[in-house]
Amino acid sequence: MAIDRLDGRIILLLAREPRIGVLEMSRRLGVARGTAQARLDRLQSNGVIRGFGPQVDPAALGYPVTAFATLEIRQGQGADVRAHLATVPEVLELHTTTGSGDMLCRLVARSNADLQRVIDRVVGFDGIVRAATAIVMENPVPLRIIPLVEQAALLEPPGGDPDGPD
Amino acid sequence: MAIDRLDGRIILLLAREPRIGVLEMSRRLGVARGTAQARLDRLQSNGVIRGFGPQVDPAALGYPVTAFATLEIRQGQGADVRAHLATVPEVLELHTTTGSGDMLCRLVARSNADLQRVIDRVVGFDGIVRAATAIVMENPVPLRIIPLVEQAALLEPPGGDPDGPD
DNA sequence: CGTTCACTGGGCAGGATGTCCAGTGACCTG
DNA sequence: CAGGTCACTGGACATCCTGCCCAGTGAACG
Repeated sequence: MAIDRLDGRIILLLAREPRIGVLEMSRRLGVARGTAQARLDRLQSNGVIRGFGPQVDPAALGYPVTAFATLEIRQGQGADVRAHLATVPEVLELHTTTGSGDMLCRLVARSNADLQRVIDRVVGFDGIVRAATAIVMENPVPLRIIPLVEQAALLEPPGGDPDGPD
Repeated sequence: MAIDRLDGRIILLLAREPRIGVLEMSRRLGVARGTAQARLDRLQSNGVIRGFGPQVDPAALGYPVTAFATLEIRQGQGADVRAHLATVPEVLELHTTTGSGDMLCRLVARSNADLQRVIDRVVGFDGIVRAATAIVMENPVPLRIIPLVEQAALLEPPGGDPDGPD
């Protein structure tokens, strides 16, 4: 479950050069190919690395506007609302949060005007009592995981690999 | 900029089987290898596909708690706050939103107790006037892009490739 | 009509992958 | 302390993919 330094270096390497092969990876890490292979397999079956899906930029698809909507849900309507939101392509993400009947969802739209349409579609559903929307203006810290990985790799294990990071 | 059906199918294929090669891809798509190669290159230099970084699960790293914090920032302190938050590994994402001096950030922590530590570290900074935190309980719709890609691929172009999706 | 562009289909050398294997050292356990 | 387990090494092999090149075709456009 916990990752050691070698695992951490593998993840960092993959984050920097995702298309790298196992052989090249083993060379950079200074370990045998089989080791790199095994570690990578383990990281994936562990669920630490969920996959290598393409990271698609909504803006490049024509959806440059991002917003977060806080939704207040009528008691007992949660499941219906979830199902409804799942059908809206512009809903990229949905969380239920503390605060009874509260949800938070990430939306994208083609423009500010289009955002109105998306919001109408999102909140135009019976179980939703109230909605508050915040439009994203800047994204100073894009979704990242590297710092966490580094911390986890240093925190958890005793050793794992002797020499410093590549 | 806009993507056509072939582009859409490429992205869907990559999302389903990220480790697929260009050759196999061209076979599935029913096009020549050079075509698949060229399309993929274009998607990447377009910025539609930003990369293929490993998708790391914070929970599997030992950070199973996710929360969203809304921060109110003192006027003129924005840059300082951004810089401060960027140094906190548990801050996975940061947005500035509408509402003067408002920010929204995504946090992770090792436990609810640990979340307190993280929040303290996050808000323990001068420019932050107020903070409201919502802990994530469920994630009915994990971050996704496929539905948007499908919509974009069908919306934008006339044609792009004759036969239906694989 | 000529040019440009995207796509096809083919070929080639170099390199990577998947898959074995035997040997070694660390660690745990009876 | 002996035996077993486990992770890692270093090497081997056939197969497959990659990057790169090329000639030819068909459609769109000026």
